[in-house]
Formats: sequence, structure tokens, C-alpha cells
Amino acid sequence: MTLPSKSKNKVPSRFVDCVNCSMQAICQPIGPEDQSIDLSNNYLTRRIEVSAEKDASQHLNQAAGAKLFEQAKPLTAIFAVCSGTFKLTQKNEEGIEKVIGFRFPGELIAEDALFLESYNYSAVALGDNSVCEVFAKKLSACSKLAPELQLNLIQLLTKQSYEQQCNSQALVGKKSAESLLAAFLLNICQRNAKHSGNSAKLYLTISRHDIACFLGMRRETLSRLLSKLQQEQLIKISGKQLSLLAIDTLRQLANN
Amino acid sequence: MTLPSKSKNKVPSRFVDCVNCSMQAICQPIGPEDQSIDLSNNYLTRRIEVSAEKDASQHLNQAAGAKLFEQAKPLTAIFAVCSGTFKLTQKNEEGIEKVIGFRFPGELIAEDALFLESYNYSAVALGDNSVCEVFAKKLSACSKLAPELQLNLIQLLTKQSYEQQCNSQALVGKKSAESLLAAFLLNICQRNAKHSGNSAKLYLTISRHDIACFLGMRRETLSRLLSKLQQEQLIKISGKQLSLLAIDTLRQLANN
DNA sequence: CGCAATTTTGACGTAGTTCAACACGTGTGG
DNA sequence: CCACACGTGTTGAACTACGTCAAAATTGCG
Repeated sequence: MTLPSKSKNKVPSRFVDCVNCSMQAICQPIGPEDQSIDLSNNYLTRRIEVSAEKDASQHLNQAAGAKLFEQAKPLTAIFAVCSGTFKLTQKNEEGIEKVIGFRFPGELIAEDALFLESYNYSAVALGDNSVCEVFAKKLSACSKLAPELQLNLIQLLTKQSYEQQCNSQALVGKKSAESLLAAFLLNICQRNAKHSGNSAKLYLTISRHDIACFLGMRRETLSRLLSKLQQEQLIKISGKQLSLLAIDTLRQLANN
Repeated sequence: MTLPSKSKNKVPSRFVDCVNCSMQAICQPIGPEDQSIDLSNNYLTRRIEVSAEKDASQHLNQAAGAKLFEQAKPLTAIFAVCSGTFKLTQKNEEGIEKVIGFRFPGELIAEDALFLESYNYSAVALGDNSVCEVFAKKLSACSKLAPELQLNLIQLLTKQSYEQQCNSQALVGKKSAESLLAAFLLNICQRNAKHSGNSAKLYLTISRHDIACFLGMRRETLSRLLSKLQQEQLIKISGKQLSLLAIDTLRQLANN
């Protein structure tokens, strides 16, 4: 049916399997098998490239990152990450930008705003990424026709909201920056494991700046802590490759 | 119309008006006017008292608080606060209890778990409270019959999820404990203003311990900061009455 | 009142911030 | 090609906000 080939053709990034994608509930054909048309074709566009180069504003700035969408702009679609990492940022009233989260392959973006008129954060591609796009209006229209789809949609949104809550709950209120960092590393590796299959390794495309900003600490503190964790043989960083060497110890650390 | 009397008699709690309640979307009669039956009667129980005394476990412990429901127990219903304040607590794997939020009149409780099998946090009444109860299964059943109700439900859940996110976003990643506290005070007064009509005053039933626990700081730090804010004439606390004297300054403080 | 729980205040140590310098890689322009 | 700017990351030293421990003050209740 929807078994995606494991092909690794010209684009080097690894794509998440549809069966491991959170969007699955509303992407696969809806209804009884004999239904010849696939509703999802109406609202779904599969695997769109979102690369840094696509950002027209600064055609030669490698660090700019491609904005998938921008905060406060009208909401037209929600997304599922196929490959790469996205960072989500939010500007407060003073225009100070905060990193409020990251999204990895198989995870959704902006689904929490599906029924709002505008995005409440920006999504920036860290590197050459790809996404599947689901058009909000068309999805709404289709879901009105197909009760089954609507039910899937509700459960999807509820589940997502719950998972988001868990993810953020795991990070707030940590006693020390060290335990916070440990929790963060475990969290992102865990989330990547769903498609990479390895919960101890991660190709880390997020900059120290963004991590520090997300965790609410200074770059310097983050750097020192990463050095410390490496000295203690709990993690290993070579280039962009992050490895968790002692997951149990990290978990102890993470629990305050 | 809803001019609250200033009475301070033995039942001090004010009830929120249904028109200011988040549950409204699924509480009012659904469908065309001529529809003689009101679906909501099937799944809704109005205004149940939830007082500390009702907690059978410790019949003479004033501080125990009545558990509206307990984490990990099967989910049977969701609630809307009619009067009083609830605290939401969550135990992590080690059994350490954290305060993860508060709920004021007009706000919902456990709606984020409506489609889960069990509650993922406990809700404790701080004082003599009351709630409206919506039974999950019956609501589901009714919503399958009435598409209009289902639509309302989806939009309700989405809106709630969004508001929750905003509420928590406003607090995470604050630079100092002081700005965090300022943001918290503004937040709870704001939320109470919806039914009390006054965004600068609040009858504070939450203990310092719970506030400190929620904000991730020590009771001592909280106490010192409250004293400091009072010295600076930004707030005033007499008994359980909290007044915000300089909202603009507090807002500046809150913005890191 | 008198006891217990809660809150406040004080003194001190430390984790994390701040400021500054430095190292490294990369793109740019003379 | 080298010099330079620039972004990113690491390290050092001084400062400070918050946590910790302890004790006093206040509140609440039988």
C-alpha cells in the first residue's frame, strides 16, 4: 500500500518512513478499501524540499536557513518533517526571538494551530530538509465529508498535544543546567530514535546558540557543560556526531 | 448584570458565569432551536461541590485538599471550574510531585486528556470549589450523533491547547526569578480578570509552597522577591488579597 | 492561649552569568 | 595568495543571583 522504498537516491538526507510519521493517520487512504479515490490526494503534497538555498532573501547566506513559514502570517498548511531538523522560533512583543522547540523527521509542525488563522511561531530549516504539506482548508473540507477522517484528525491532534506537553514537561523545572542538558540530550535522541533506530546517536545540526537559547542558558555554560559531560565519558561529540555513552547515568542526571 | 457583590460571607467563592466559561461551546443546547431535547443534559452535570472536607482520606486535615481526580486513574470525565482554584500536580517516575499548573473559574481541567484512557495529572481543590462535570464517554457518543457538537468540540480542544501553550510559553525561559514571578502574577491576574473583572486584584488561595514549586524556585526566594516587589510598590499583599499596583512596570519586568 | 504549619528574614556557599580573550573554519576582496 | 572580517565554539576570571541551612516571625486552628 504505502510502503515507501528505502531508496537513498540523490538527496543524502535520510527520510522518515511513512509508518513512523505522526501524520500517518490522515495521510493514508481513508475509508473502506473499495473506495477508489484517495481523499488525502486532495489536501496532501508529499515530500517538498526546504533547503537553505530556497530562502530567496539572502541567496548566498548559508546560515540564514529557509523559513518554512513565518510567525503571524496566515496559516495555509501544516507540515510533517520528512528529513532534517527544524527549529521553531517565536518573537515576543519586544521582538526578542526565542527558540521554542525543534522538530525531527516524523514529527508535525504547526498542527497545534490548525484551526487558527495564523502561525504563532516561525519554522526554520537547519540544513537541507524536506516536508510533507497538508493544506488546512482542504483538510477541513474533506474531514467534513469523511467522518472517519475527522475522527482520526481529532485523535491525532489530541495525541500530539499530549506528546508536546510531555516533551516540554520533561524539561521545565530542572534543578541544574546540567540536568536540564542531560534531559534535553536524552529527549532529542529518543525522538530521533523513532526513525533512525538508534537512541544513542544523533547527527546534530542544531547550533550551540540555538540549544542554549532553547534551554535558557548561555552559550558559554552550554559549552562548559558539554565539555564536562565529555570528560566524564557520558557523551561524545565529534564534529556534528553526538553519541550518548552512558544513557543510564544521563538519565539519573536528568532526574534533577 | 454580573456585578459581583463584595460580600465575604462563609462561602466566599464566586461562581463564574456560563458565558465566561470555556466549556460553553459544548454545554449549551446544540442544534436548531426547535430541537426539543438538549443533548448536553446527557453528558453534563452542573455545579458539583468539591471541598476540602470531601476528601475522605484525612477528614480533619485542612490542608489536604480534595482531589478532583488522581493521576493515572481511568479518565471518566473532564471538568470546568465554577468557583475556586485548583492546582494540577504530576508525579514523575521517582514519585517527586511537581505543580504543573493552576485552574481558575471558567477554565477547563483534563480536557487535554479527553481521548486518553487515564488522567496524566492530579487536580486538587484549594479551598471550597465547585465544578461542572462532562462525562467523556457520553460526550463522545453524543458528538458522534451531532456533527455540530463535534465541530464545537474540536474547536474547543484546539483553542484550549493553544491557550495552554501561550500560558506556559509566557513563563518558560525567563532570565531571572524576578521576571518569572512578575510574569506569573500578571498571568494569574489576567486569567482571573475574565470572570472577576479586575485584572489588578486577586484573592490568592495558592500557598507560597505551591507557587514556588510551580515556578521552580525555593519558597525562600519567592518570599524575598514578593517582599522586594512590595517594597518597590509594585504589588501589595494583605492577607490573601493580592493587588498589582504598577502593571506596566511589572510587564517590563516580566519581559526578561 | 498554645501548638503546629506557614511564611519571612538572615548568613553563607555555589552554580551560572557576564565580560573578555582566544581558537578555528570559511568566505571575501585586494 | 594572504589579510581580514565574521560566525561559531571554547576557556578563564570576577561577579551575583539563587539555593541551602538555620532561626525568627506570623498565621491559623483546636
